[in-house]
Amino acid sequence: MSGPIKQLALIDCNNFYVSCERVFRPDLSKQAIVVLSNNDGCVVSRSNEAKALGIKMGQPWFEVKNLAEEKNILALSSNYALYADMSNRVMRILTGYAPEHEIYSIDECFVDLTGQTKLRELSYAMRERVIGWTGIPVCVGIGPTKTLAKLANHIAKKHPRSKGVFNFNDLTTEQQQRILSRLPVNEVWGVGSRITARLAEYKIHTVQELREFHTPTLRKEFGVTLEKTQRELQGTSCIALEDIASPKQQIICSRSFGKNVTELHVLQDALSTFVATAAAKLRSQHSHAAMMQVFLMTNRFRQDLPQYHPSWVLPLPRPTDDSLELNRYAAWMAEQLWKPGYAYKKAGVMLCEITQANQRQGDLLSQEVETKHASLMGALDKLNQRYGRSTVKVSTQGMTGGWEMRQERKSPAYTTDWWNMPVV
DNA sequence: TCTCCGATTAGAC
DNA sequence: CTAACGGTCTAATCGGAGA
Repeated sequence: MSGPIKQLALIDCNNFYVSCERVFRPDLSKQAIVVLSNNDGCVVSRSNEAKALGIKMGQPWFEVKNLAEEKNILALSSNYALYADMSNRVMRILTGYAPEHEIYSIDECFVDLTGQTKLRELSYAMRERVIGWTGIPVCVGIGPTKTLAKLANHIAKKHPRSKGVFNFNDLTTEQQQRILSRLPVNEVWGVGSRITARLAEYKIHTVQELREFHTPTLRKEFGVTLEKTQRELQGTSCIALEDIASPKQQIICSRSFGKNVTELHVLQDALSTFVATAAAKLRSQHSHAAMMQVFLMTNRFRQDLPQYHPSWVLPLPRPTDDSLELNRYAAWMAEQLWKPGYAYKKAGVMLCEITQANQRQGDLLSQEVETKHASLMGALDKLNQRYGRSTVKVSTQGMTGGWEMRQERKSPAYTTDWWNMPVV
């Protein structure tokens, strides 16, 4: 059953959001840059120069701001339309290398290269092709399992001598042990800060120590997930390559507001925008939701202000994907939840109990109405896809304003907005 | 005592 | 124009309610 050792590659883009920005601003290639999360809240991508200056991943922008000005670090608001577009270009290239692949995230892709000849040359060629055709630098890590491929990628990124490619399968047992003994255990996929702290109590600090730890104890104290991780580190595949993306089990759209919201109708306006986005996602995967939740939040970092984090879960009379119907429920829930005297900082909508549209039982009486709604929503999605989301909106969506997120440092939509194309 | 289910935890990016 | 800390998603596990 066990054939030749798997050659599973993980290709990961370097500092992805920053690299996307640089593609259209080559003059920034040496400049320290960070990209901020929504609402210009936290640092979510850093150039190597910014890392060297001590900027931490996830750090709140207001904490970094002074240092950034002092050291001339350029901060940009995130431009997701640009990143999604660049991601598609990169993924199209990578998935062309093998039918067995998994797009794991916006900047990572697993590709099964088992059976391909001249792996080393192939890996370098892949890397060169992505850089040449898209301008995005990537590193290639290869291993027998996903977890080891990830680790190999980490090594490729960190060690300049690897020139961006590292194959764990090329190591002897002794070399494997030596290299894993030097890697801290928190570099392992699935081992975050909490587990790292608890592992330290068992004197597990390095990847090698986790790899050779007594399995039954590990299982008992840390659960199945970490046991699987251990097996993966030992070379036994426990996490399958997921070729086809499974439909979402829940769809959330939430946002922090640029300024505090105190009025119910502003809240409802924001929520109708979230509903529109969530329902469009639902329809794009041909699903219906049978449950919707709305939640409101005050600013949890302002302990000097009164706190209130209500939410309402509404079972729907029947599964639906209709923005208008969902929007009525959301507005009603907001009304139930809203109380005066609070400064709301964030709100959101969650769709759950999701089923595929085709396996939903039809209701003869309402079939005609349903068909009408379906074609209306279909037309709406097509227009918004072609001419930009929010070409066609639902009822009061976006009428009041006053809640939009802060994005004071956004670059132009180079690839997706014709009018912002730089003149060559 | 068992089972179910919602809430919580942990992690990824 | 002013305080200021992101958004989505999954799986596993916990713990209380009800059978």
